[in-house]
Amino acid sequence: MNTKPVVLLIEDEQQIRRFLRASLPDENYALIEAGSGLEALSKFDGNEVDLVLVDLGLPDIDGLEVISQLRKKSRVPIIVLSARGQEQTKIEALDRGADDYITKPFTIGELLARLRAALRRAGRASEPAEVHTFTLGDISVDLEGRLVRKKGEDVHLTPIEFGLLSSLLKRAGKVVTHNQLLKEVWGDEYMGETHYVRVYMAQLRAKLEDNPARPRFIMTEPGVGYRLKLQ
Amino acid sequence: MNTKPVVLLIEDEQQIRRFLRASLPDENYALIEAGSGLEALSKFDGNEVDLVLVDLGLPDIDGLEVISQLRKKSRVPIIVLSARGQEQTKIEALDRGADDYITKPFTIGELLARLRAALRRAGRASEPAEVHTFTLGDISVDLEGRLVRKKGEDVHLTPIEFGLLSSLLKRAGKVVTHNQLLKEVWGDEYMGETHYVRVYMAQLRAKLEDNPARPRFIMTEPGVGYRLKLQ
DNA sequence: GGATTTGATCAAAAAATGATCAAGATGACC
DNA sequence: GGTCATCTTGATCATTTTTTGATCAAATCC
Repeated sequence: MNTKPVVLLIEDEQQIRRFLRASLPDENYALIEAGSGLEALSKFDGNEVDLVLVDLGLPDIDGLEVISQLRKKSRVPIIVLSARGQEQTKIEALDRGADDYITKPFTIGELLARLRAALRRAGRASEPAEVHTFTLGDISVDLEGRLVRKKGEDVHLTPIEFGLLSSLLKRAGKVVTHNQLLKEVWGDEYMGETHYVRVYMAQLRAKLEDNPARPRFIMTEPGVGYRLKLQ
Repeated sequence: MNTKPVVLLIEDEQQIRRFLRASLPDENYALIEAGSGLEALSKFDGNEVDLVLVDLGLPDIDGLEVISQLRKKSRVPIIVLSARGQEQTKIEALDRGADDYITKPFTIGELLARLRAALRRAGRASEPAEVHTFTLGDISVDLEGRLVRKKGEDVHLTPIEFGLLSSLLKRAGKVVTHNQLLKEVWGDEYMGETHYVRVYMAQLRAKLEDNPARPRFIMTEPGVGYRLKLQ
């Protein structure tokens, strides 16, 4: 990516294609265009694409399906172009692995900001993480060594329990939704199985909290997910 | 926009045109006039317009239609000039993407305040990429982490309360109609259930305002909706 | 100025979501 | 093939959130 970043645009509306064709090259991006999902998948394979821009309303296969297909083979940043009011589809796109979305109509400035942010994230993502140990009150967690202690004593966690704890830790302080947890710990195909998360959160609390019924660390956000509270 | 902001006025009443022609240039705005909707659309394409002022009662195509057409290609700030009693039309204009409205007759001071507010919002909106945190007086909101604090203390919001707050926040400073809120937070099929919005705005105010009876942030726009006031 | 609409607030009822327990299923390992 | 820890699943009860209706206040309309 020393040269211009290559953007694959998947869009059937001519108006938007003309708009980007006119503006992106000036901003130092190379543009590849695809008018349909199938064309996009084949062009993706044939080029070194750095970022994908995909419209959700495509003629042949669904834009959502394109995202799923791309995610099967690549971690390329994907930004969704959505029309106003497509809230549900937009969320589904993010669940399938899109990185960001932008609502039409948009200005070139906005788009450029998103492109920069996504490329920056992608660049960073390849670097190894730095911090491996965390402390929460009397609990300490070593992510790399998979070691958890409470009041100095080793606590044994099962793989799923440990997975949940690390997902929460990686976003400590922020809410992590049920589906994010399911995706990261169980895999994409488990999304919707909220009950699993509950059962294991109860187990985690039983092992880590002094009083599981009044948790100090693992907080539930009803209707949304869980949050690891920083003390 | 380093030079004067360019305002496109779409208005058939000579009186108002004369009034603005006389006052806006003194206030450091450049004025382009259009007497009909079609004329406006063509002048918009031919100029670098920074803001649109549109009257709803036009001779040829409807002012509402002009708004829809403009929104298809641009996010330029649009302020509606509405006559007293055109409540329904005014709301429809906001639903179609207008940013604000001002009721005739108005003073030049009122109009200038709206112009400044709209242009300020537009300037901010161009780089919303990774701004997930906002500050309103002693309240801070992290949209990504779903974290709300007031005077440093965590405030717990339910999913609907949080949804309402983010809808307001995303359009901070501009009116959001009841139906826009219902659509975004509850879904299309809830449009018309204004009572829901009221109940939850009361709850939000109870949680966020020092004195819910005299709100500083969550302002009511009677007959229209709500507006998050920037301090 | 009285009637009607619109908005705020409260609280009860209904619905959705979450916690917990425990029985069975699974699968790795000896 | 049996044992063990772990995971899946179902049932039940608790909690939180949402919906709904009632009531009062304020603004707006004849």
